[in-house]
Amino acid sequence: MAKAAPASVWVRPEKARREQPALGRDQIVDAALELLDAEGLGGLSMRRLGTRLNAGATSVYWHVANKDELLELALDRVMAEVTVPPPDGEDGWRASAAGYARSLRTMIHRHPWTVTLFGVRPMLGPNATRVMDEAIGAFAAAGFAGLDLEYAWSLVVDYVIGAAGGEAGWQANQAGASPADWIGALGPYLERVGAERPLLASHVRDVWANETGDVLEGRFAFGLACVLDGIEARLPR
Amino acid sequence: MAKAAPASVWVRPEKARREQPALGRDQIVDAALELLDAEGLGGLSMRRLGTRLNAGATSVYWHVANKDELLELALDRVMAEVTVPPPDGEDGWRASAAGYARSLRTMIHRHPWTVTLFGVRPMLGPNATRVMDEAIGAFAAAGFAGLDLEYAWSLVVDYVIGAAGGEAGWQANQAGASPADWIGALGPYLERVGAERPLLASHVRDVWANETGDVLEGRFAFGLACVLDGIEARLPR
DNA sequence: GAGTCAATTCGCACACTGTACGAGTGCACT
DNA sequence: AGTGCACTCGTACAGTGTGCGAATTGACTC
Repeated sequence: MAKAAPASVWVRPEKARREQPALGRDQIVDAALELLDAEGLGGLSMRRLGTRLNAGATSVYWHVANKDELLELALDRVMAEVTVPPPDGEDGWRASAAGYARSLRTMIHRHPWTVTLFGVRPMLGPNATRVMDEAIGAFAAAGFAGLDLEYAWSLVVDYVIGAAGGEAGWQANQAGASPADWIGALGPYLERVGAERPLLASHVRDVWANETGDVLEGRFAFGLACVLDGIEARLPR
Repeated sequence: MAKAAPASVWVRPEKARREQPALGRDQIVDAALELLDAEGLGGLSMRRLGTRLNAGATSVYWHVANKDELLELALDRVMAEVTVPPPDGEDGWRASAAGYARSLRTMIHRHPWTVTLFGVRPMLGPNATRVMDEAIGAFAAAGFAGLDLEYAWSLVVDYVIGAAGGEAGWQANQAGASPADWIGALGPYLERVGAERPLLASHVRDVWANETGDVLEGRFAFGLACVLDGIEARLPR
């Protein structure tokens, strides 16, 4: 089965000097992120990652146990982009929470593939824990503690993940097709559905058919304001 | 390459009467749902689905174009479980929206695999459109219209998907391990992290370490109340 | 210099995936 | 009896994650 030994030294390629010093977790995660950001979760395969690193397909497995583990590393890496403004002053908590929410949202927009990964396993990396610590600090500054803090904090996180996840998932998988495009392409089917569901049909015509980035912004601003109002009304004391 | 023809009639099995009447979209989606509910997204492969139906591996492809299309069908099927109580009376919209939210949440709990699918492509099936129509009706009954209706409605949906998705994703992939178990298993690592992040550490000790179903309920009730309060404060007029 | 050892890389193999294609089957109709 | 349609399924192909064992390295000791 083995190939015949090379007939002469000249046949065999030269000693294959290692110009890349080695493989390391950081470079691996770097390359994985490039693939993920460019083509989404489906674009990352261990083989493609290997060739991208000028490495053999399975070389990565020395530095990383699993693909899952690699994704965990990538996820924590992008969590570094999330910031929580420190809560200064009286109502500082609200600006802090809002900044946190917006920062998390734009991070999800930058890396839509994260959506599928959130919540699937606990996020334990240094960046994730840093973000959690800071966020908890913001709500603690508002006066929350214990269960109430948990409730308030996770309300914000859940909403942001839901909202940004929807936005990101959409634009990631449809790759440039706007809702308006969809509605155009669906044509007759929507016509038929709309006949039975006039409310839905008119909503589609009024809102979705000319949805722009502004609508996304308005929607998130509205939602975030509602959420923060609700929390504010439940501040302790 | 082809097998030699059977030497005699007796060798060949009898005429293979078709005891199952045929394959149909409904049975296919039924079987797919069983696999999905039992083992999650990873548990559904076309081959396993085929054998489950006493059918060849690729027979499904006559009734369904893609695996994606199959998932779309499955997703719409479970959307049938979601109900929107009709908005009666003065403040009927609030009960209606709350019922919708709770119904959507329990459906996600029953079918955790849906979480990954939401928002990836537009949901156009009959059940999805029915739910949307009814939900829009509830918010319209509250007095909302146009963009405001869109904002209010999607706030509720986004929150529910975020919250229930987190709950479901967790318990689906960890299969029985509670957060407390995790914390126990992580032991020394958490010790080290906690040393640098005392706030986070105390929160973990106080809340997550003895998280029960009650906490999940309380959290969702809190979040939903905040969301609905926020919307109520922005009712038109 | 020669020899040894651990760290690192990588080729091969295995089981499994989605699905294109074409040959086959049975039923209803002419 | 023949023709065509609705349907099924075996085979094949490219691709996946990853276990395993052999090969290559660079740094160290004698």
